[in-house]
Amino acid sequence: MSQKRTTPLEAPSIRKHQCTVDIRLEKLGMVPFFWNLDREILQPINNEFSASHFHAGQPIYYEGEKATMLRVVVYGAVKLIRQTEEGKEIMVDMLKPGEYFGNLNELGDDTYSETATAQSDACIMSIGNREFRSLLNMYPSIAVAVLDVTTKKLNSARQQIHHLTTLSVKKRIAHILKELCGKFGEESKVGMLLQLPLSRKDLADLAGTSTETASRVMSRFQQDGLITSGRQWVAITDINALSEVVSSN
Amino acid sequence: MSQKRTTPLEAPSIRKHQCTVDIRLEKLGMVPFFWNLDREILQPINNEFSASHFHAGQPIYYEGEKATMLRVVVYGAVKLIRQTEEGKEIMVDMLKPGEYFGNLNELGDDTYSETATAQSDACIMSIGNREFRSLLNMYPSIAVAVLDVTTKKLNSARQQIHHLTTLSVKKRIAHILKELCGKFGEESKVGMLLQLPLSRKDLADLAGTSTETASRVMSRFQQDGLITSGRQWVAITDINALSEVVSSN
DNA sequence: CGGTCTGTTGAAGGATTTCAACACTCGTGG
DNA sequence: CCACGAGTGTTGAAATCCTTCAACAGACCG
Repeated sequence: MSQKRTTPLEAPSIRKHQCTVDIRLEKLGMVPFFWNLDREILQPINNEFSASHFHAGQPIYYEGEKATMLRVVVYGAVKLIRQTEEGKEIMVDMLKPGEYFGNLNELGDDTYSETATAQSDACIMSIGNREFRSLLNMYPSIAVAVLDVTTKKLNSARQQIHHLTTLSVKKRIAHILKELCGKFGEESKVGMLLQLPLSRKDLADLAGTSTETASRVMSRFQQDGLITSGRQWVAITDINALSEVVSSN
Repeated sequence: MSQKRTTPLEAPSIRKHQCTVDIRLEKLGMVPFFWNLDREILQPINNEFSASHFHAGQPIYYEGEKATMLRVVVYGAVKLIRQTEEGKEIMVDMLKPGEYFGNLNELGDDTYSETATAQSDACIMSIGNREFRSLLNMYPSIAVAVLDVTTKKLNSARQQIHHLTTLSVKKRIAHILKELCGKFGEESKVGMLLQLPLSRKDLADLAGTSTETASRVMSRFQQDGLITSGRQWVAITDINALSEVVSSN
């Protein structure tokens, strides 16, 4: 039985981050939207965006607000949260650099359907919907790239629905751990460490279950040697065994 | 207590449907992708598509097959089905004219993630992924239109996830009935009749529950006068009451 | 008019939630 | 540097929602 230890996560604000124009340009080129674009095209696009810094825990926008901006994570992690009717907060997604959030559509009466908060210190680039739409019309390759990213998100949302309707909690959590491992996993002494603060509540939200059930499942996984975990952190030690959990009996 | 009656659904094959070139052109212009396009542009686009007819129940493609085509429903209804690991079939979506399905992405090693079958007699237009990608690059406005449709689907998928993780079966079914009413509802003597064959199994699949539970919930709704229903058909008689069910205590 | 598919309902069993109490970790301030 | 307190994680037991199994009833098809 593996005992818990103090968090192995890197303190996110240790890495100093400065959004100079050059770094912004470089980051922008790394965003899937803007792959394959020449620097001469990237430059005017860059000018349309404005960058903002957020401290860990700071809100970026609120659910229900008028949705006027499209945003891209440049640095740090962003958490998307929805409210239930009873006012409980449910985490619905965790974003890492390169991912977009906010509102893509031309502004009408749309409002944000979730609250976004900086999970760690973060740098976010923003552009107005209208301005982004002109970019799309001006550079078809951007429109196609955005479509591809959106289609991928749609497919993964559909898979998640399928899992919610057909798999047990145990299998859903195993699958979510695998996904998070691919997205946030980094090699470390304790196995593939998920480089983000991740509580039992967060996992429970993603799996559509209660904190207690998530805790029980995680305890079991730890007993069986599939993971190592402590307060707000999880490391995967046996990803093949996790896969087996998902596809077993 | 309202008694069941024989189906009030229109037999789908009664309306005779002929896909002449002119009708194809007209239908194509009605697809959200191709709104706002001039007839001169529509003509060459039309030539890239080929139309096929399917009889009710006939499969269009199978889950796992190499995904080479993008398709659009011109006439009729299409049912998308996924398999569970144990081989049970789960209906995941019902499409009506104007909606797209199949694969949007450039063909790589992608396979269809669901099986598509014609729910009624149907006319489907198809285009190869590669050809569709050239259209996107050639006409940016199409790319933007496709992006908008996809974004809407994504938002609705996310809402569905939120419901699956936070609402009871009763509320989920009430919400699904409302959605279907907006999509397939037509005025009739028995109330807003959902113009498609819809079994308890179908509803159960959409709500992520069992046929029996769906049946119990529907019986209750019928008792309470919210719906009228029989074998493979449902009519909503009190949509406000359904809304209240979703948002109540 | 019989057979098959779909829908209904009851009862038992199971998975998950909820309530509750306690343990552990981490940051903060003495 | 240590101790405290708040937040987070764990675990047990009772309650609940839902599934599963089973039997039967009603609707549609030929």
